[in-house]
Amino acid sequence: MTRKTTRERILEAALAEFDERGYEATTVAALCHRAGVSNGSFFHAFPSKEAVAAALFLAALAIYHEALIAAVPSETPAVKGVAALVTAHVRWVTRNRPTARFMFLHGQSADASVHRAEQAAANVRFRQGLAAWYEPNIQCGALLAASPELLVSQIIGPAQMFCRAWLSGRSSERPDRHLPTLIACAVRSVVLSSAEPSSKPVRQRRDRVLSPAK
Amino acid sequence: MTRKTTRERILEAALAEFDERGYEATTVAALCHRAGVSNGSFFHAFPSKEAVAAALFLAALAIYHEALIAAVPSETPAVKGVAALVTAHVRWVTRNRPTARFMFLHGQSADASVHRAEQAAANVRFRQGLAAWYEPNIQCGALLAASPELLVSQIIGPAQMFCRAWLSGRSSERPDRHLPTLIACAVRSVVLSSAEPSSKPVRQRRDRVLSPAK
DNA sequence: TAATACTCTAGAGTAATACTCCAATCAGCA
DNA sequence: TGCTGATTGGAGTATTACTCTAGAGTATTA
Repeated sequence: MTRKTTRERILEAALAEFDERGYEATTVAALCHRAGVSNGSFFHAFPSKEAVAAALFLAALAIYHEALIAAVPSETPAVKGVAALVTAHVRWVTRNRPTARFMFLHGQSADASVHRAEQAAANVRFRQGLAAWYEPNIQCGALLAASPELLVSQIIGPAQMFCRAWLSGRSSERPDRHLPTLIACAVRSVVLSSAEPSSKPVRQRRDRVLSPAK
Repeated sequence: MTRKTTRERILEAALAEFDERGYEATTVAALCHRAGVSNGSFFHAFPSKEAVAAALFLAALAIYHEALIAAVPSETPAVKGVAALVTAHVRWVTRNRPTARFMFLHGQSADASVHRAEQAAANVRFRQGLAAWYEPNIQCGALLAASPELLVSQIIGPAQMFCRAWLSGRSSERPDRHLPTLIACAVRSVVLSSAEPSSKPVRQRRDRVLSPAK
């Protein structure tokens, strides 16, 4: 009967309930019922309802980050990398709709102190994971020399915004339909070389563009 | 003493409390106390705590939309328009931090049925307001021919994502510092013409481009 | 001015619900 | 078997969004 651990069953139930009714509207009682777990067990496994949301959020974030990092191995050229990142984002969102909904729509609001530290750590790991790809490309002049924050925003910002509209139900246009456009725009936005079929690493000095080579 | 109406005082107090503690964490009692209003008055002015959030959200959205629409009068050329939109977004966010925080971070989560209809209407108005600018530019080939949703995502998506990081406290980099980069990227992303110094707005008639002239 | 109709204010009361507490049960181990 | 710590169950508590009813303005008509 108990194939999965209590924590897992609660997390599973929580994802479904949060997705259907929203965080606030779901009661702990409903969570317990759906997970087939008693009140006592619930509060033994998690200190609070919010902690469930936080755990769910961090787990989702980790998987999402991993998917993006995996899309750009360190040797990937600029154009291919940008395309891969945009594709990975859109793919992940469309294939994990409930999780993405929770993460991008409800996730931000339920940010207690628990979250913060771990989320910050996750973000650092994420940027470090991407650094192996973008740093060489920035240094050879193929990619826009901007701070990691800004670079990531430029690459997946539009896809992110478009996906958000779809996730929230505001728009019914599936993001993956527009993947080619999203990729083309992202490439134009941050890939610099005027003509770079097979990116030849050009020695270039970074000029006065912030980010003092962290 | 009571210069402002009860509703206004409640909305004001709500913005501050939501910004400091978050939607859930703020109690109606705290709201009443801060607004100097009794419980009875509160529920006379609003049917529920959520309705306060919804009203706040819609008001903020209207002001934000207006700021963006005002940035691009119908004759504005493509490059200038894109720059103006990005600038308007960043300006509005940095100058209305609490409101922006609520709107972009907490706003989505508290979406009941009330919201939905009005928000959809607001979005339609927004797109129509922008149409006067982008339609001519698309037709004369200066702007990427994408759906309004996609176009808007491309233009302010990166700025949006970057601002979100700042609003949530994840990043401490002020978005307005990076305005030039944000603008340059957005322009490269959606402005097509190979060389268009001072775009001549070409007389054109709207044909089959949605929006049946409401 | 007086009566009336209506809106707004007030705060005690109610129902729902996140969370607590402790006794009962189970799993592993001597 | 008996012991120990982890897990479970569910009744109990405190908080809180919301209701209800009565009273205080306020404008309108006679």
